[in-house]
Amino acid sequence: MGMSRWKPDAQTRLVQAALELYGERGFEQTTVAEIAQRAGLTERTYFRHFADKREVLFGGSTVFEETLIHAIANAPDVATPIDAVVVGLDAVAEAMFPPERHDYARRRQAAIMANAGLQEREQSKFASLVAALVVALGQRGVDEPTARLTAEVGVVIFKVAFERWVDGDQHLDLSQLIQESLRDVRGVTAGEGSAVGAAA
Amino acid sequence: MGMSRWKPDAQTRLVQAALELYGERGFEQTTVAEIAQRAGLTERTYFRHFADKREVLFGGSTVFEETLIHAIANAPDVATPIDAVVVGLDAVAEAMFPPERHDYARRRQAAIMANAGLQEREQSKFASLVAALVVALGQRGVDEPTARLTAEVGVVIFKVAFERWVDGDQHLDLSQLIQESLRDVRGVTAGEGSAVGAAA
DNA sequence: TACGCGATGACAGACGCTGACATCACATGC
DNA sequence: GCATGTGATGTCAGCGTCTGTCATCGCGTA
Repeated sequence: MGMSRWKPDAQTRLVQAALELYGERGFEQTTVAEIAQRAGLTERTYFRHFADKREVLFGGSTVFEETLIHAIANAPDVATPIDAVVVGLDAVAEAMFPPERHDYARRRQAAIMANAGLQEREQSKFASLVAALVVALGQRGVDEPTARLTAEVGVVIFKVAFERWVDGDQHLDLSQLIQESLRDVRGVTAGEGSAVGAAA
Repeated sequence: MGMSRWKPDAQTRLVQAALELYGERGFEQTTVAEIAQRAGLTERTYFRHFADKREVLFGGSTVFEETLIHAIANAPDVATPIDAVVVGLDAVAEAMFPPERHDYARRRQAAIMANAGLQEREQSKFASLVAALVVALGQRGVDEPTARLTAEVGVVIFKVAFERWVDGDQHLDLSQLIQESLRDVRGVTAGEGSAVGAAA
């Protein structure tokens, strides 16, 4: 029977409350105290779960990173660096961004796109991802300069694919969009003196 | 004698003071009030010159952007998108990062690398650069997806080259490092139908 | 001489974030 | 059972960031 002293899933409630309020009034017009109150908690407790006002929208980033790194470590030895990264991105797409999550992702992205500070944090997460990718590639024996550039390109591929996924219909498959994004990047950098290829 | 009511170059003094203090005590251990005081001003006046505590280290970003966009608009019509971007980056390198500035760049970069919040802002500036590049490439007739990816890759090229320039000896030429970085990126994405494909 | 402008100062206040200490259901060991 | 410890939360005080508002006053201009 024992109603526990506190309702469970405080963290989840905070995320939910924040997403609602950011959607209703916008990020800047929302105070942390309000988020906490809607979640049935106090401001102080909010800061025990999240480092700052922005971080509440980026809780999944560590799972993202771990999934990616793990998949890259297990990629076939014969895979080129960029292909290994894409394998990892596919694993993330499957594990974290199934069709059911499309709507949540849309609301979250809408909040981020409406505020410069949140975009800043998102950029920061991508940069952290690059750093993790460099380590993962290094463990595959990839030399540092190649690892760095492969990591950066890999993140670009994901950014573009994710953007298309969020903006598009929910039936689109993120893994497939990642493949398309990879092809596009190859097209961009292919030319020795490549003839532009203005076509879409 | 016309001692003006205020000393000139308030903005420059604020940047100088901030760079000194961030170097001496670190970013977080420095208050805006202290920066303003060292510059002979008040905290309120600091915020009239810079939007927030971080922005004092990123004043050059608009000049950077304008120089880049202008050079791209004037690049030869036959240049591929990525080559046009590199032409722009060379223009920036020449205009904003001559050898004399190497030491300033080093101190600034040291401050940024020592604080997550400042790195966040730097990432944000690069993202803004991507957006500007997309517009500039669009005006050259480049289609959107290609423009986006070219812009992202172009920024990666600059990031890597700039990093090498800052970390290296001052006699290194940034333009030259940009060319090397471009070659490296082409190497990374070169693979055509490279095997693997283990992906789902 | 009067007037407006522009850069700055002074002050109050909201909000983000942190440290320190108190509370109390629950688990654990005796 | 009973004492004790633990973990998540609440409460309170306080610093620092950032903004709105009004006052100051040298300078250019009519």
